[in-house]
Amino acid sequence: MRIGELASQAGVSVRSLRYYEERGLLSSTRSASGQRRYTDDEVERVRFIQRLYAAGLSSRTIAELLPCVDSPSERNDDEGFERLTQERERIDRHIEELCETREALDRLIDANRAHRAQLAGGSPA
Amino acid sequence: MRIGELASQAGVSVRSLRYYEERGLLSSTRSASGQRRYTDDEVERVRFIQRLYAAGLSSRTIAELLPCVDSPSERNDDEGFERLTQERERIDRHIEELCETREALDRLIDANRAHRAQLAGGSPA
DNA sequence: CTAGAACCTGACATTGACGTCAGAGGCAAG
DNA sequence: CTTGCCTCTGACGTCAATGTCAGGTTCTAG
Repeated sequence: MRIGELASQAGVSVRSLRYYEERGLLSSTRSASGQRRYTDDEVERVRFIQRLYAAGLSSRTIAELLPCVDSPSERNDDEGFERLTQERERIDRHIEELCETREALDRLIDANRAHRAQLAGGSPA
Repeated sequence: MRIGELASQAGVSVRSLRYYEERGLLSSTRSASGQRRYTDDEVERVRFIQRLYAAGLSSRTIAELLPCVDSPSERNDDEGFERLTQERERIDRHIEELCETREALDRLIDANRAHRAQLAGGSPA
């Protein structure tokens, strides 16, 4: 499949795919004329990359742990494995923090709702 | 308290505090000579702003919902309240996604650990 | 009074993941 | 063979939060 097809299937821009390749996150074979060709598997790979971006990882970090994804057995890639566990912990802490923030917002929402209800009740219609 | 003091208490840079003021997230009184003065309350406010930044809100969005924080009763600020609930939902979805990503990483970690254990067992010492 | 720290404004620099444009070539349909 | 869409490389633009620097004022300690 060509780059436009992969882009639409994975839901990213063509620009992003070229950027991923530049950053070493994605590889492609080239046709005789130099156009990138991808296998169906790459769709999932791109979605996974997107997922990692959404979790706050940088392209550099993603590049470091992808070998661990591609060949968990090849050689025991200590660097990648370290990164993998580090990022797992980071995400864990981030979730914790987000939950606290969500609670703070919930309290604010409740407080505001109470005041609004009061106003509505105080001067109806 | 002056800006340097607030910065160190809240754990942010002086530059950031000036930026927050510029963006309407923080206000200050000025001394006769024009230096910013803050009350103790501002420490908590700055920490809360940081929390919102960490949750992925932009300064613009934060500015839109802060009125709702400052005066939940004043006038029923529909704009701010809307923003508040929107961001609450966004954070909720983000947490969901992060949890899924964490699970994906856990599976990867397990797979890698298994392979590493195998290697260790297969050729010991 | 004076040195040095802290403050002021204003402006330019940075970083990352892209968007966008230019100029050129590739490919399927008519 | 042409039309039109897709692709290529390379380069510059963007945006947001913040770093950093310059040139000047203010405050504090001795």
